[in-house]
Amino acid sequence: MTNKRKTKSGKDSGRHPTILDIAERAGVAPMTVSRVVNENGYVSEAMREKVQRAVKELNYHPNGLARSLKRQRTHVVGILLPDIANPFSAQLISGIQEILQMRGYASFICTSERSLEREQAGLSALFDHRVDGVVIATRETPTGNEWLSRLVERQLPTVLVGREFPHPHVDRVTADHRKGGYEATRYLISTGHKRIGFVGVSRANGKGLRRFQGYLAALREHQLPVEEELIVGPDSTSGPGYSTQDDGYQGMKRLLNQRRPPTAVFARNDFTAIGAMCALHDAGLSVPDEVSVVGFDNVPLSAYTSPPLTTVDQPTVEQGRQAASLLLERIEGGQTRERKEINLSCHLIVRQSTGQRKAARRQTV
Amino acid sequence: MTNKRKTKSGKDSGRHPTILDIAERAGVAPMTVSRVVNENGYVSEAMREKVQRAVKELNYHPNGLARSLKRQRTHVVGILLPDIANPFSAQLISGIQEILQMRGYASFICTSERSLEREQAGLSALFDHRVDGVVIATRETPTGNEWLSRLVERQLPTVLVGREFPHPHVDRVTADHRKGGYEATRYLISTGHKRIGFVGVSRANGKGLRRFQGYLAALREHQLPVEEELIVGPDSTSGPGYSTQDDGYQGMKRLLNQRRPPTAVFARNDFTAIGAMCALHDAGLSVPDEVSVVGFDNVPLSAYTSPPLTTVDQPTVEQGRQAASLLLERIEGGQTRERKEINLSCHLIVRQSTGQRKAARRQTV
DNA sequence: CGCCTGACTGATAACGTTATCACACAAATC
DNA sequence: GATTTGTGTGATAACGTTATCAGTCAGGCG
Repeated sequence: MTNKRKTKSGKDSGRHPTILDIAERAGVAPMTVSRVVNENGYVSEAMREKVQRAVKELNYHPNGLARSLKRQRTHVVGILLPDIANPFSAQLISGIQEILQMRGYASFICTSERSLEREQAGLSALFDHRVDGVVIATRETPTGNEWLSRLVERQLPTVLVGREFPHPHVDRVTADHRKGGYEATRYLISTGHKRIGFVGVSRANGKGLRRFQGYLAALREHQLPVEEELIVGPDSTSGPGYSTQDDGYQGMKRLLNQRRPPTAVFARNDFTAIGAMCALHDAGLSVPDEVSVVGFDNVPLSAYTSPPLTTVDQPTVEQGRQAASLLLERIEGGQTRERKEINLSCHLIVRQSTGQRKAARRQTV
Repeated sequence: MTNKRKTKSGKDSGRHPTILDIAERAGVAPMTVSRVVNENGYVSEAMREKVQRAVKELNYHPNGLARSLKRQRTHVVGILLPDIANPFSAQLISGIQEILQMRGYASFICTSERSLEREQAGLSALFDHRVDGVVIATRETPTGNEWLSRLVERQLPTVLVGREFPHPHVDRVTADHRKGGYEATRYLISTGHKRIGFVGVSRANGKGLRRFQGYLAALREHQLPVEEELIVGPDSTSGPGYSTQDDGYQGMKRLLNQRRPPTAVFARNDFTAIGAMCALHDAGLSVPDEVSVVGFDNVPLSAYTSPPLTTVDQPTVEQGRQAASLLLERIEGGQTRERKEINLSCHLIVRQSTGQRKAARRQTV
């Protein structure tokens, strides 16, 4: 009784106290403690107070592992992303967590870092820890899809972001990149450009890139030739990944070295666009007077480049919100529901990196 | 026997198979399955094969919850970050995961999104799920520290990044921001600048910002006055947060509106610097001819701005690696070890946003 | 008075693993 | 032949919860 900080057991600050420790200290049954902690079932006021005091005194935190094991629900959802450095990822997470938090779910984020191996390891970790569902936003790959099948077969609620996988139990949220790419390209055409380059796509993954398809469609529709030499991207092996400032810079350099460089370029994303603008700057060419540049994604920074970047806005946070909502529907409502697909629209934001095509620059170089 | 896909039990693709299902199908005891799955203890070749076949056939994945509960180890570490949009966060994660992955640990990332409430919720979630340890990289706050105390008292292995908390069981990794700030400022002084602004610090949190202290120290050391009006930052209430492009833009505007604007500015971070450059550009001022700008962090993008940004490099990935290593030492070696503090050095990267101070611009407005 | 209902409490048995002990058998050792 | 050693296998009891069932005790009702 003389020592206030230590209990008689003497291991006060040692291992975690369990529900039994609380029960003992409060002089009640473990079940009663459980009821108080979870606020369900009948508990008399007197008991409740005794228990709550003990909880405070021992600084008790319920063991989530045991709870989840027993309840067969973790109240955790997994988020699988290609990469965390990307503002896209950040905004998506933000949207997802906004919804999850309201509904009492935590999230477990894994990144594939562009490696299939790590993607699988991540997915496996999520699965092993029995998350209640997953949001997957990595790029599509054959092996990835195979893995996905197995998860889905296990009835794991799944929502995909920006990726296709037709299965009655898998929802999908995406933005209409194709239309966005189309609009951007059409805008360049409408301002007089006829030679429009695309920076940031490699031969290998152009097929799966919807914004690129939009670019192609716009050219075709306006009877402009698709010239292979105007399409430049990272040199193969960088995997199913993104495209960065550096790819933009290198790509633009290559375009400028050609006999007839383009008067406008559509960059795969804003970072690629920034790299391209940097290359133009280094080459002494003015944006937009001599070359117009369009990006994609409308990252926060794009409004602050010089000149501010014309780009395509993609409602990323909203995609996150929608994905989370759909996932919770599946988790709490069961897998019986019809598959849903949400396609949000992108829209062009015209800033100052694009302009009317001027008289061709002196071809005499 | 006619139906190949469904087992006789008929609930093949239903709930998760357990170790008992495998044991039954392979005709062995659960314990033997456990031994095969975990590759420990003696198991004969024949048994091993039977079990492995059953594992494949039923697509068995051990339940991580049960395993962690029993083993009293989750092999998961928590990472608490202020924000995910930041390249700093991304690089830190990358470094942490590089090490963790090698050692067979997964990670659980939480973000505080600059809200104390969410920071605590995140920490709580990590704690409840009994992560084996945490890396904390959020900004220091009094309430945060109080929470931290409780975790540490519970013997949770903890490593802090860039944040102070003197406790014998808590390691710390950081970069020498103060020195970095000092070097950057000294460099500006050495190129002839005498009125050097600081963008991105609010009166409230300047105290805790080491790079800012470095700035102050350099001024003092060179007998330059610290002028309050040259120090601008986000207007208070934005919390214990960062500073963004927008703060940089607004801050720079305010500096330019003064009677005697600075000839050089040191921005709290690269994004702030980019915002500041944008404001200068809008005002028709040339960087670096009329105003020099220095950033901090050396984010990948900083090499691609126009002009490329002079900045201070902070070895972020390495901080992640070190933090992870220290944490694993604590997790696997116990809490007895001496507290370690690792202080990595920053260094100035001179690009093209800074230059010799030119003759004062025409004072005649 | 007997019976029911509602408020409250506790014992018991899971959830899916694995540590530990116990046993069985063969080969090697004394 | 008895003991040890090494290899292989299984039964049992946890890990920390909570769902479920089985009470107990008032008080209200017929």
